[in-house]
Amino acid sequence: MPVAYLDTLNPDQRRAVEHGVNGSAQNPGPVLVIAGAGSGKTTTLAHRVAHLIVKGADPHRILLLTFSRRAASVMTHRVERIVTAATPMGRHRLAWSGTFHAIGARIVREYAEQIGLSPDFTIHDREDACDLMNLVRHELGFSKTERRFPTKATCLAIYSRVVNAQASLAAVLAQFFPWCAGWERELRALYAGYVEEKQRQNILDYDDLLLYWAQLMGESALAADVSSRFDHVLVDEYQDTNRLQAQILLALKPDGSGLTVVGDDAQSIYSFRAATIRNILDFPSAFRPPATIITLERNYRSTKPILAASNAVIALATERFSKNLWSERVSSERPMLVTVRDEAEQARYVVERVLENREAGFALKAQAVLFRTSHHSDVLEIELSRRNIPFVKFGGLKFLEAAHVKDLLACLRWIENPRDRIAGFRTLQLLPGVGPAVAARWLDALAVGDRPLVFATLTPPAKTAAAWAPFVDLIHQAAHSDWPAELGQLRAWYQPHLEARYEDAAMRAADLVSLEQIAAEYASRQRFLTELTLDPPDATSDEAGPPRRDEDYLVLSTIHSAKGQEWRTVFVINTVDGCLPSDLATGTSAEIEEERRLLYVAMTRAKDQLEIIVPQRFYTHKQTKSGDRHVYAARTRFLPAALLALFEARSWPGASPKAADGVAARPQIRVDVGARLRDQWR
DNA sequence: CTCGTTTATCTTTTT
DNA sequence: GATAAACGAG
Repeated sequence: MPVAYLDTLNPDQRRAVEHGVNGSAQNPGPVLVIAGAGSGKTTTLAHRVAHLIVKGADPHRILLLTFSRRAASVMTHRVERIVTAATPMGRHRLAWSGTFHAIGARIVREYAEQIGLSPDFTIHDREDACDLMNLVRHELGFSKTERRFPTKATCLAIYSRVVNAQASLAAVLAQFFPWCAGWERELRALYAGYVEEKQRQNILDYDDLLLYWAQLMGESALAADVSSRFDHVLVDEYQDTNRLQAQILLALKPDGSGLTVVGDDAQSIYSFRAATIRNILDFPSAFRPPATIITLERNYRSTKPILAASNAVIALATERFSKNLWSERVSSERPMLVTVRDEAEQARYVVERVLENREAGFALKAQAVLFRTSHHSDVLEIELSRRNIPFVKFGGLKFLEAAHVKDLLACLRWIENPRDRIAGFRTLQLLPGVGPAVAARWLDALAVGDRPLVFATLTPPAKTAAAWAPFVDLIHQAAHSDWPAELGQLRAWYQPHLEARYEDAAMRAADLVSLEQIAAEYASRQRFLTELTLDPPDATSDEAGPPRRDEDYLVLSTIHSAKGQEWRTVFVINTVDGCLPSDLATGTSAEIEEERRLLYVAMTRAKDQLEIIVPQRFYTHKQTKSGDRHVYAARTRFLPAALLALFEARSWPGASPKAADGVAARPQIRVDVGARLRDQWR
């Protein structure tokens, strides 16, 4: 009996989908799918999951691990659509689909008691983890050392890498943080204190979600129990997983049966999070017999000229799985290499082109502007606002990082988990007249006694008196209120404090209203806090507010956040040395290679039009309005002269026309723009 | 001890 | 140019 949904696939995709599933017999060995950019990776994975279900697999016994929450929901919906079309009778909702971290949170909570955790633990995001690290750093006296001790953020970064890469502290220091190598002993003490403190406070950080899961899988009885719940385990974006994640995966399916991993080594861009392409390279040989490898090379997304340029960029990489994408999408349009005078011209150029495209019938949503770091779009954002062009920005500052949102969430977390000292510390200091010292004293008292009883014994300072009673009422009531009514009470209580603390209280209050709307979608406070920490909403509403779903808007995104997406037209801005590669990432050749892959990822997002923009000069900030201090930038080193034939050169008014071919027109010097931009503050 | 002011520091990417 | 440590007034 022919199965119609398989007919839409090409032969390679079909092999990947049908691997190990013949008739109703399902005992597939491990399979690695190397899926090039635009090769229908999502389609293939979704079809494989759907095919398994259609052929009798239980959707509650399938584990689908994705890189982001968004990818998980896209995948879930597609699987459902395919299955429903094929077998209209039943509903086939995937029960276990999400990121490693989200699934980890679920499993660890479920098995909490067996591994000595209380199941109502709260989860710290990176900033909370930083705060706690800072606290321990102070307690151990490391904030007052003669030579300056690494900052809290550095301390956390080192810790995180040690955990995620499963490497020794010494090795991590030597390889990635050589300037901190002299502090090994102190750091070890710091981390010991940090871990102890987390446990005392019933807190898990991001890394713990993986670490505890891995530990759980290290106990054979528990591991067997967890593993037995899943017949099939599928992992997306495997090139961006780290050693700890690979360890969990192998513990779930030691013999590889039912295991599918999908990825593309050429798109590995998360090594700063300890991701290693060794995972994908070593995957086949981890099993006896080795895993089957299926490569998807046909690209459905981009036109031939765009693909030719992208392939040329990645061909210069020093090491890679060789794989050549091909496309049948003919086009006479080569990608554009546009030279503009400076960032302001770049913004004007992009706006102009975006509007031209819209006139020609491309929706704004079909176009995207991509960049290496979040602030690269600053100038463009101003120009877009000025011209009234709606846009949404992905990446960069998150909703949860805004102080007022953190205030409210800290209250909630403290109610949820009274032992969470970071949450309590922040909450108490919302009261006027309460600073770090009083807050710390009270938290010490609260740590040893029953909360309501201790509250009764506390004597607030004179300045706090007026605010005290409502606060105590709030804390007591909230614990017994229904969700999400509780958040409403909390917001009402917070309102006067918000007005006292911030000039722009009205705008911030609007954020909190939307927070409450989001909260209404969740069944409980615990679910809300967990999901929000693991999947923060993208934008703050401080610009025109997030456009409504039916509205048209231009997409601005960091290249990292653009992963897995595609647009008809893609503009890559600030494609100069110092921006891409980022001057912060030119330390080792491995870092430079990753920057090269970033450009490759950006370019391969484009379907029909690709424009690479190179501003020639960068003005330094902090000078008089008529000032003309600027530095020259060179086209990114990833587009050497030999590749220029693959592009159509263009210069926008103001750029010297000769400079269009870059190197030839200008002196052969390479300027470290980033370093200069930093120097201006010295 | 809090809270406003001054001074120093470091700027990536994200679950 | 934003933010955290350091400082100083009340």
